[in-house]
Amino acid sequence: MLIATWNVNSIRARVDRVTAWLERTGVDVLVMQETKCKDAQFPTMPFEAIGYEVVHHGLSQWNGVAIASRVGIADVATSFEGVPGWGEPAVVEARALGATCGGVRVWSLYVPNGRTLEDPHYAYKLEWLAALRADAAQWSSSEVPTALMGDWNIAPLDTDVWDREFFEGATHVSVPERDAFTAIQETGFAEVTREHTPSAYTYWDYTQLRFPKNQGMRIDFALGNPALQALVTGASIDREERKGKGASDHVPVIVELNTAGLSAAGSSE
DNA sequence: ATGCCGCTATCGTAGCGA
Repeated sequence: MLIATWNVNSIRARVDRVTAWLERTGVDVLVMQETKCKDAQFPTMPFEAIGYEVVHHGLSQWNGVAIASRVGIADVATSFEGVPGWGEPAVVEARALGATCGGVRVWSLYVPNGRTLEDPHYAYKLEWLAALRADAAQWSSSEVPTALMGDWNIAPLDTDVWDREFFEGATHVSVPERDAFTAIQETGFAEVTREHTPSAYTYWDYTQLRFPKNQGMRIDFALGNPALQALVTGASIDREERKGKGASDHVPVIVELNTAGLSAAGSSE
């Protein structure tokens, strides 16, 4: 079974490209971020036409998360326990969507950007990650293979950005953000893509010829609990999807699972 | 080659992204 994560940067602008990619790659479960639409605006039909069910959680033109699956979708959750809201009054944004697909629990996560180290959005980002850590600690020991996938907006290593000096004093590389990412892994969730793709970016800014110059960042990851880790046979980053007209600024990150021995333990029945 | 910002809402311009 193939599961993947992709920040699509507007599903309405990208739906043809995304569905063509699903057909071409045969990915079974795709979790998406930044759909940038409300539920009623999500283009469900193109997915259904190629055999995928879709669940979407979107409240406005910002954020928005979705899951497309051709192996079933059950037990959908539109947030995790303790997640903080944003704004005054605080409102929980559409940044998390969980579902069980083919016996695997998947989460589509869009971690807050943070904007700048001084911005209230940065504190929000750290609170959001701390809340996720508390939930991850509960999920880690589950026998259900569980994957936390998405746009983490954190570059864990200096080599995950094209120029560490360029990012000095910026978000994504700060110690508190990296510590928050590490803290989630300390619950037992391990990042499962890096060992298969040791040096690769998942994002390139649209400006400044960043892609042709390969000046990117690695900020999209898949974390798995021990039950999921036992199934991983490979991973890849589809750099080709950054090419051409109409590309998102992020590319898909794919995880290959051996689910042949997976029983009904992960199903909702 | 991979090519000089793109998406949203809205209709000139602003917010957001990283």
